[in-house]
Amino acid sequence: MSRPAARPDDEREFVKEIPSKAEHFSDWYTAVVLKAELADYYPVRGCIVVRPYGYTIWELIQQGLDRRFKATGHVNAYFPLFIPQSFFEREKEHVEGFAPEVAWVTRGGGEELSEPLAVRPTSETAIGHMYARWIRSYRDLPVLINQWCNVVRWEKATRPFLRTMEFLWQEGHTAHRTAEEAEAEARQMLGVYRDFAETDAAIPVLAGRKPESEKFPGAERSYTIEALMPDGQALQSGTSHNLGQNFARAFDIKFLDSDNVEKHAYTTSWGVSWRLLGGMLMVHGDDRGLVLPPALAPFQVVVVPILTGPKRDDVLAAAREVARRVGAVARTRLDDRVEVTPGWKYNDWEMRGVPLRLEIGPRDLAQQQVVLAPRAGGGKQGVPMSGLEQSVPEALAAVRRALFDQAKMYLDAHIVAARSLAEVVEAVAGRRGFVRAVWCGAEACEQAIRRQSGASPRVITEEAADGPCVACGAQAREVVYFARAY
RNA sequence: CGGGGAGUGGCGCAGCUUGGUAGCGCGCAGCGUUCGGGACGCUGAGGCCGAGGGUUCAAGUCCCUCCUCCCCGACCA
Repeated sequence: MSRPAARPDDEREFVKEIPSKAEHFSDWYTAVVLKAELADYYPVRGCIVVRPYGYTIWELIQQGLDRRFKATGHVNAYFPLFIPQSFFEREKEHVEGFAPEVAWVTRGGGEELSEPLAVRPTSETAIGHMYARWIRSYRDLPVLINQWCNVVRWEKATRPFLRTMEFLWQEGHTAHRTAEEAEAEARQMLGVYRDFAETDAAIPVLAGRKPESEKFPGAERSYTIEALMPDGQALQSGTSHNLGQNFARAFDIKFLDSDNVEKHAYTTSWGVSWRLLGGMLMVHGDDRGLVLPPALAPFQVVVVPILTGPKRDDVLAAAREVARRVGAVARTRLDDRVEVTPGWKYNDWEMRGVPLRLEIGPRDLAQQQVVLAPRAGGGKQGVPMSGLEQSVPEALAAVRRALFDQAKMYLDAHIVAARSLAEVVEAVAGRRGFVRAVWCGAEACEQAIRRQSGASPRVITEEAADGPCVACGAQAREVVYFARAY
């Protein structure tokens, strides 16, 4: 990415406002979230207020995902925030997995409740209960429902978007006639997540199956997309679970099949939270602030008129006209404020991550051009005013491509192959990213690697395994990627 | 949850050791000059010093409790 000729004074001032991403990553993250007005703190631990600019990004994430959910046959519904304790305890692994982080309501209206209500940490149980009422026949299947909602998990350490006590997400819950259908659904949604992450968010991911120990509590198989953050840690960015018949048995989700035999349904669940937003900030941002992929940028284009000289009014009129025309092909904002200078606006919009800036001044007006300044992937260039309907979308596409390519190069460069346990330990210690290994998949081997390296197995891909297990030396069955994780 | 750090106008900080009228920079408001990478001048507004208790003639400053945030670790689909 090219940066304009910088003057030392400005650089120093800038660094004062936003810490270096490379040197103070955590501080950098917090600073950009606050300064770009994505979110703010609230006096309850672990809770954030999502401000309009941040919420608009979330809405764009919602739209991108929702469009894909609808295209794959899903519909939206809404289930309640409160879950009776008794529901919650029906699935053994589920209750054990979530017990430590569930918030309970025990009083209401001034009286002790006869049965405590869980504030949902996820809704498999509530939805399972309802599916049992709704499903009678194989003709009722599949049920393909998604809900957009909030959930609460009593986390010990929190960070804006990445781990908050209350967070927004979507959770899809489906019920199927056969195991094969459920498995296909879980895999399909993993594919949807991958497509969204890589296309709209421009984040390359490793996609695959979760090892046993990392499965969702109560799931038969869990799938995940894992992204690599600049500090070398993995971020689980979306998960999809094949729940088999576990929840159907726990909640009596049964149907009469065409052979007149009553059977338990097969269910799935899958979710993406606003954590993905946090991941996107970390992956693409730089020392100047945010860099938003065009698909998820509240403003894809900002038009900055240079209001000076005798042609001032003409420049403003031209800028308005450009903003109007570009507004037809991209989300566009005209920044015609007179109280701040153009340079201030450049820095401000760069900090907020706007992918493309158009500058129009008296010189441009004379040449019937605008200066096009992409936030990433190239330097400023003048383009003819007449062709903006083509050049702007092209420039936005180039920004997306540059962001993805840059992140992909980083990901590829930070996958270290390890052929022994010692190499796994060494690679993890270097915080270089993912450590690729082959293993036999045995629990003992996994635990050994975990203990000695401090890293967890993030994802098992479908690559063919070759050679001996890094832990025990037996014939390896799978390719697994280890990393420290968020 | 353990270790460490912090909370003082909107933001960033000083003041606390040694108690005695709350300061600086930026920002903000008005006016004027400016405007192609964070402009400048003049004038001005704005703070029960995170909360509660205690010591004292007197607390931003000393003591106790609590809350929130940050960093490292542990924990965590």
